[in-house]
Amino acid sequence: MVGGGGDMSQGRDWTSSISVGAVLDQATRARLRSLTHSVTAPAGTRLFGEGSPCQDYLILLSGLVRVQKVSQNGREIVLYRVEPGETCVVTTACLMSGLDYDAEGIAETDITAEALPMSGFRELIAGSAGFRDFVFRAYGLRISSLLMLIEEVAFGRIDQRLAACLPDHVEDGSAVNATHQELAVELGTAREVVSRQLKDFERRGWVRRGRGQVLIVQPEALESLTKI
Amino acid sequence: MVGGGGDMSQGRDWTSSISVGAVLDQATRARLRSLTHSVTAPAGTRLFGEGSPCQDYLILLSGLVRVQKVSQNGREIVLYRVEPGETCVVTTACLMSGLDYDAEGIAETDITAEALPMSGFRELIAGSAGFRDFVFRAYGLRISSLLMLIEEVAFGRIDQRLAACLPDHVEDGSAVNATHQELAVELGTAREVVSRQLKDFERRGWVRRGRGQVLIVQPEALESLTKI
DNA sequence: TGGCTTTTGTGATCAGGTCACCGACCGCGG
DNA sequence: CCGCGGTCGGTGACCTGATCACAAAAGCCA
Repeated sequence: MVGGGGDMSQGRDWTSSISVGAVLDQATRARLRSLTHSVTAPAGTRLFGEGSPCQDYLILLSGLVRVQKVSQNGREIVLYRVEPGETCVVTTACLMSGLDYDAEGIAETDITAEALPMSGFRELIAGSAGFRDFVFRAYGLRISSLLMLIEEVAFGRIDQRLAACLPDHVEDGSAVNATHQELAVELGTAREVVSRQLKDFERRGWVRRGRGQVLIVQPEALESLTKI
Repeated sequence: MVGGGGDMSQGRDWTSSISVGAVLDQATRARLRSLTHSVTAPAGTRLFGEGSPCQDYLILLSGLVRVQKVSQNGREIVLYRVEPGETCVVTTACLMSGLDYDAEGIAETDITAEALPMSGFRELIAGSAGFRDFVFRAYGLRISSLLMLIEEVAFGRIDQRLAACLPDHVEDGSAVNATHQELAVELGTAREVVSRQLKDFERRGWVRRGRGQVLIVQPEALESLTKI
């Protein structure tokens, strides 16, 4: 990866590498760069959560952030993931509404991000139509994904949800490197349920199981299960 | 399906009656009035849903709108309600994200609202800090409520959820005028489940049941159930 | 190798959702 | 007043999924 153009005094121009930059004019991009400061964190870092709200509007440049909720009785569910070019809508939403909902955000990989303080956020929203579009589009996408999650949790079958989830976590070719517990958190269910479903999948020849790993043998079988 | 009338040269100033007006200066309020047109609909009207998306930013002035999702297998769940002074965030979110998620919106009472076309919405967002605050606050509150719904559906016990739901639907003193089916939709569960839970509540002396009605006898018992 | 932790397996039991069907209640026309 | 059709609620049987308790494997490291 080679950075190009822009403000070289601060390293490469990050606004050129992600979607928010594409919709902004040069002046706004420069202003955005001057208002933000870069943030990095190693994999595993807990970025926010449990009464330590994030005070900035974060734009993720590289890496992956998992946002999840832990219930009183210890069960967990992944709410969504933030990918490069995206923002963590929920934290800013909570900031702006006054309520604070404590989900926790965890860096799944090493990450780099740009942090835009609330004051700068307000300035750009006021001054740039492109930035407004970016922000509203982000809100819209996130709300859509949360609604789909509600539908899945309320009405979905666990075997179909697991079958749909596995291909999303393939790492090289056909291997899913995750423990049953981690897959359970992904779906908001219990570890035993995942173990039993996977055993059933193996019995049907759809997957093979190893410690901390699931090999997908018949991806088309998993896919067809989700279409019943 | 929906009646409405154009300019607001006569009638009282609706922007003075709800929270959005309170944060806007006089010029913006005037502009808002000139950009919107009023809309009315009788109770029971299906305002949007199933591939008939609402194209405007709707601000509800009076009445109550229920937004719900119907699953393939016929079960339903109430996502949220829009109260006077609020807006239906989801429809606009979907408009702006390009995705369309078909929830349906139903007027639970006769309603009056003001419809602001997308072009006017963009103009006000660009020009008014107060309007921006109103919009972002609305987003934030709705996202918070959706997150809480996810948590409830994923981890909540049905008896606790029903006990918490009943007091929210009291009409005069202690009567909840709703069928078991309606209560089931409220929680995203099945009618039989509600029937059995209510029977159990009655056995404990917490409620009495009648056709299409539940009388709350010991509200404090219901409330304490939610705190276990 | 032996102990330790982490991961997975499994039976028992409970909560909740699905299905089938029936009976009670309501409004309404005769 | 009766009967009739439609809505609403009750209930047993059965299935899925969650919880609990505990055991067996698999890796880790001294």
